[in-house]
Amino acid sequence: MPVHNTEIATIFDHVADLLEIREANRFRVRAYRNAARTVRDQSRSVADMLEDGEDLSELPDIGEDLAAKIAEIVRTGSLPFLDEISGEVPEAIVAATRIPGIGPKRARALFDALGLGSIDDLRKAADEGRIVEVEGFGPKTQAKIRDELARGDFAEHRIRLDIAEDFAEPLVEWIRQIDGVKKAMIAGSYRRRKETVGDLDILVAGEDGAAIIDRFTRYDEVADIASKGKTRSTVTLRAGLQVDLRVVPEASWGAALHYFTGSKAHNIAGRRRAQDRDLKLNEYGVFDGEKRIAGATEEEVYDKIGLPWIAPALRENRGEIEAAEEGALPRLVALDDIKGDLHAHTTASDGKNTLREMAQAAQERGYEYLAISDHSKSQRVAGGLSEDEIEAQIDEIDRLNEAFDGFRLLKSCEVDILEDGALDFSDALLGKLDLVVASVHSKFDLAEDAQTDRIVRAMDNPRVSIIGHPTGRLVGERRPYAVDVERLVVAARQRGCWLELNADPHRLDLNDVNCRMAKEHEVKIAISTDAHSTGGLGNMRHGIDQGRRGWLCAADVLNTRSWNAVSRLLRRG
DNA sequence: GCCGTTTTCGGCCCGACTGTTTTCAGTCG
Repeated sequence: MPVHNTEIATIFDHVADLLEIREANRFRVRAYRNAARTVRDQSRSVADMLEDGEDLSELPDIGEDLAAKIAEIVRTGSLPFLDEISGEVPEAIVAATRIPGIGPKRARALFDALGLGSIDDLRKAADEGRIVEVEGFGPKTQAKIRDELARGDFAEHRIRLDIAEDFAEPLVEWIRQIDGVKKAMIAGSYRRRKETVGDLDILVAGEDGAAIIDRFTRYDEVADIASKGKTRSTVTLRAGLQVDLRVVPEASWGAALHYFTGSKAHNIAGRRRAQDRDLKLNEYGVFDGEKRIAGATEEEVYDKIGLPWIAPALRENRGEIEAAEEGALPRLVALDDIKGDLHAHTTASDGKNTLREMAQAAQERGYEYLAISDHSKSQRVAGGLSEDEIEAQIDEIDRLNEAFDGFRLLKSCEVDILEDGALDFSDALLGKLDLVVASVHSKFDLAEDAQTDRIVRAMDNPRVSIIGHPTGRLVGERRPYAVDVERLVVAARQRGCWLELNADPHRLDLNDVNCRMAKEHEVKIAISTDAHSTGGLGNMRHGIDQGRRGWLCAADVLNTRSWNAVSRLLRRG
């Protein structure tokens, strides 16, 4: 059973949690967290890297010790060191640190002082008013613990970016109207266009922070005010979304935007660079001693630490700083580069609009082409088409195309990959299409080898152009089916087949890390909306956001090309 | 536990806010 990067990272994070509670050296704790991050962010499986004889200690933040521990995990599936220390710290203390405002020190203090053994014990202690008896704890903390435990679920919940937009955009517009607000912008993972956000980080330029924050906390949808100071405030909206507001003087706008956009790892790397240059970087600017030498714009902040401006989508400390240093930052793909959409449905299967309506909507977007890829016959619940119905659709597309000027509908289908890797339509029919998208819609529970073999077998069919939503995951709802994405990428490269980045914000499949892996293997990506309505074509921007996070340039994306160029790339041996 | 053209020890990002305290530790981002 291959050990996945995420399993190794989870073990290291767990070690860090436990060490922190045991009050181990905080830099040692950080080392485990950094290592977890490094492993999680690798586009390749570190188990495979080990097998290939690579030296893991060459990875950032992985030294001799942690490389050996990774090898141990890969070999045995577990880490004895974790078992050793987990025996000494009750899991309940780790769980208690997830209560906002309770960290490792205070959780440990509570459990020790009151002799607690479980979260239930903690709940009882809070209900019975025993928390206040512990030194350093008062009535507010006790009430907070009671409230949080009563609500039950204090696991981190992130919401999809497109949903966050519905709350964020009206809120930031409203903030811009507040007296004294000169600029307002949403930073954080929202600005980095991560597929989900845990909270909203809003930055404001203005002088009278206290007044602005006071007004902010009286926004209509604010349900709870967690903190409220002169420069920052944290509230929770009725919808459960946490919002952090930060107010800075205009002269610090760029430095604050940089700081508040993150990621944390990118910021830390930037501050180290500042230190190396005997400068200090914080949210107010870049400082040489007491003197601020930059801060108004992000460009000048980066310039003072010896770097060109870096696009927010790349700020994850996944090599963007090194790339910037070498002048090798990618010119990321943009929405304007897109010339067409290679995956869409109509009323013929489970779409909401007709061929003609979809074609018109695509033309209004300025596209040169739109591929109609309705479902195949096995997809009964999604109104999959029979071979005869596809034949009829081919004729109708031919007729419609005669009337178009500078635009064409492409004959396609989203053919099901059956359990054994065979396709749901005959080769003869598939041969009549301009392109074929092949997707998995059933048997998600196959073992990894079987699932991967299945998809590779589908790629063996030279009529298959693109694998649709290659991992089947639904953001926040359904984990990817067990599949070795690297094997898919390599197989696609060998066969001249390409992979989809499904732009539907529920899917965003491939994810950012996998997109980057595909790019590194020179496998082109089709950013496709899988639109089931004319409005669905508008999801292209979400795919672009995700592709940018995966370092994709226009050249890495199939549908930044005219149809002639795309069709040449789709032609297989 | 990691890291290094100030290397094999002594550093390790920086600041705001809260609750509990009387000057600050803990937590958070």
